[in-house]
Amino acid sequence: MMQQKAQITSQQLRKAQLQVDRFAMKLEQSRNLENTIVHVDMDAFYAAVEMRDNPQLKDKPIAVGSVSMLSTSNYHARRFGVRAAMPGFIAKKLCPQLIIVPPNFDKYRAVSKEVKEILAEYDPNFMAMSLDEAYLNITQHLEERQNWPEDKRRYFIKTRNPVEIDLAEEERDTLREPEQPLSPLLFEDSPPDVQPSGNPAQQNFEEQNHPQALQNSVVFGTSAEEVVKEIRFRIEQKTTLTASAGIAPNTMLAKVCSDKNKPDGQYQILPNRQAVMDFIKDLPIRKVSGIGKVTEKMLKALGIVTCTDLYQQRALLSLLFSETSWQYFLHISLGLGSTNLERDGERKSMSVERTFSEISKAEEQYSLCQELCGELAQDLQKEGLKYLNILCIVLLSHILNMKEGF
DNA sequence: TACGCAAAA
DNA sequence: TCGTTTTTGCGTA
Repeated sequence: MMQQKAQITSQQLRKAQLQVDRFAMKLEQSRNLENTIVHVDMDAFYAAVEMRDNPQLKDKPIAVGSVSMLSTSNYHARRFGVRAAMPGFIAKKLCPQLIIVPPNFDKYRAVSKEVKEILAEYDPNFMAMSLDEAYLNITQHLEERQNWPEDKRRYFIKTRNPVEIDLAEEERDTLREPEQPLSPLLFEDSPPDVQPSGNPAQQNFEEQNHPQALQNSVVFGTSAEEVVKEIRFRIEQKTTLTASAGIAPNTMLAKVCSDKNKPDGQYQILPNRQAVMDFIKDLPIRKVSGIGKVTEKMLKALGIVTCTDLYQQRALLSLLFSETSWQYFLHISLGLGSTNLERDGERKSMSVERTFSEISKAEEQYSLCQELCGELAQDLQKEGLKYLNILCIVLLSHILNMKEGF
């Protein structure tokens, strides 16, 4: 094979540098720090719901999913290396005591709805990314909130019924088995309680004057941090589940932030350029939504691991990648991201698929196809047929063509 | 415009 | 860093 003459000359690099920097300058000038974006993420959502509704599962390693795929694991199970998007049978090897609970999507949808009702109060146009994740733009809310009286920011603490606690504990005691590990423990300690504890700004517990009425109430402040504490507080009161959150001037940063103090924590990047840059500096690019394992590998091959690396190699990247790609990279390396949440268009496609073993005769393949088509047709039916029906017809004709091939 | 690949949940 | 499923967006041809 002849060697590909794909050398990049220092000439080219210098030229690219100028071009990229001109673009970076533009981006910098249009940096927008006016918005307060929040990313809310329920902690180990499916697993948490299952544990809440079945105390037997408390303090046991559990995962929600099937033998072939897990969608979530609780923090107990994570200590064994059991994580979301891992096949159940692998997880069982890592943690033989793992309890795999089949998913109850209807239930998760119901809980998700409860959470969404709260979120909507802070941003009626919030964007739900899945059942357990959402972005909010609380800029407006913050504005209005500044002159809210304390009473409008006061919430009463619903303490758990002591009888319930007793029952739960009794149950736990009687069910306690000589459990425990004969399998690799990856982390010894329990999930960090990263609560920036102490008395959060204005957690006023009125005692003296109003012994009964106001005793168990909390007043939240008017800052973004307080708003998000309030949101998380309300979520926990309403659902007995905890959420983590990130606060930042754009969605890209907010998403990374929500992961920082997980579980049951929050983190804010203050809305000034320096704070953003400090946060970005050592951030591994892999943490950014949109950078997956393949992109990570490609960039790693160029010695790029952190956002600082990404910025430093911007000229080279502009020569190696497509325009959309290098501009996306540049956005990340400058800590830029989307500052508004609108647009939630209609669905663009619908599909069904199944993985099956290699041994599979032509006839079986055909009938499987037919089965999948049936399922897809049903899905289409459910969600208002509209023009999607046309797809169904196209699909059927495809199948007929396939049959010819067999 | 179809198709494959990457990514996210 | 495989394994599964669904949806989306990008790049290539």
